[in-house]
Amino acid sequence: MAEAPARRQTRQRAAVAEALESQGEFRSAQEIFDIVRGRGDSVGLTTVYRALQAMAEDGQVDVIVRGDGESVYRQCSPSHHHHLVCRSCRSTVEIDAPDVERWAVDVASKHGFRDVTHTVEVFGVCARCAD
Amino acid sequence: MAEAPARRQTRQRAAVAEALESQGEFRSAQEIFDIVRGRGDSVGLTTVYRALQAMAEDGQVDVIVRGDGESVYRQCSPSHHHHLVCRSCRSTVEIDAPDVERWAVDVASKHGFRDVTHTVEVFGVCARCAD
DNA sequence: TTCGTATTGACAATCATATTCATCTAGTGC
DNA sequence: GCACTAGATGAATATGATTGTCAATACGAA
Repeated sequence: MAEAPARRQTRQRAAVAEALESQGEFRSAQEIFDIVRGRGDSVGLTTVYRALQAMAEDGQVDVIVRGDGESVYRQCSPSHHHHLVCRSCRSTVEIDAPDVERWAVDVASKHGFRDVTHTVEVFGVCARCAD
Repeated sequence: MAEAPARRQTRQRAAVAEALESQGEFRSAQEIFDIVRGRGDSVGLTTVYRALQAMAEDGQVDVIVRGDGESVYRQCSPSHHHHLVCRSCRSTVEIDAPDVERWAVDVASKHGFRDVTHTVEVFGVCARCAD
């Protein structure tokens, strides 16, 4: 049904991808922009936004929309999973929840809903930050 | 530990509350503003934002941050629950998920996280919109 | 190498929400 | 009823993230 989007490989996209890889946690577009700039690469802010969106569409990175409306990105394993995120230091644990997946589909179809998606994020304070 | 925030009852807050009540589904601040205005009440947009935030803080309304970063509000039952929302018409079903609650706390504490909160929203297309 | 098209990036525009600040008013005490 | 004061209002302005514009550029197929 869909055709190949045909993404071209460019210096800028590579720089954004590297910046994401170097960070273990969720980062905002602005932060990625700063990281790329800090490495000496010259990439426009607009381009960073577009690259991140493209990567998110392609499933190469995960996105979380924070409570304040800012989107944050992170390089993740390709399989479907959710996140346990520290509110303080942002360290992130990928979590698997097959039961929750099943529950989401079940409860949705029970109410006649199709084409189901879901968002599940768990926030807390990690052991290190709790001290 | 916390003291009474001492919210005053005003014409404007009442208007916002009524507008929310009249709508069954999630509405944005702008939409609430338009509804209130449409009823002939004169309320500033800033006030609508502040009223909605206050009501959300007090637990009188539920908030969902949509993918595009816009916050939407809805009058809900006071107990903790989640939502099954139609992507097309926005009709909403409140859903209970004790298992998911438990899972969230479990998985978090297993990784040493404390003070756990979570977001769980399920989206789909309702039976009526699927036709 | 050539060419068509995707990509880039500086800048302006948009959009939701926050802040400011002068004015107003709900609720309290008299 | 009346004055008083902290919370509430709202018009205007600011902010901050994200998107749109469009001419210049560069990837990659031929």
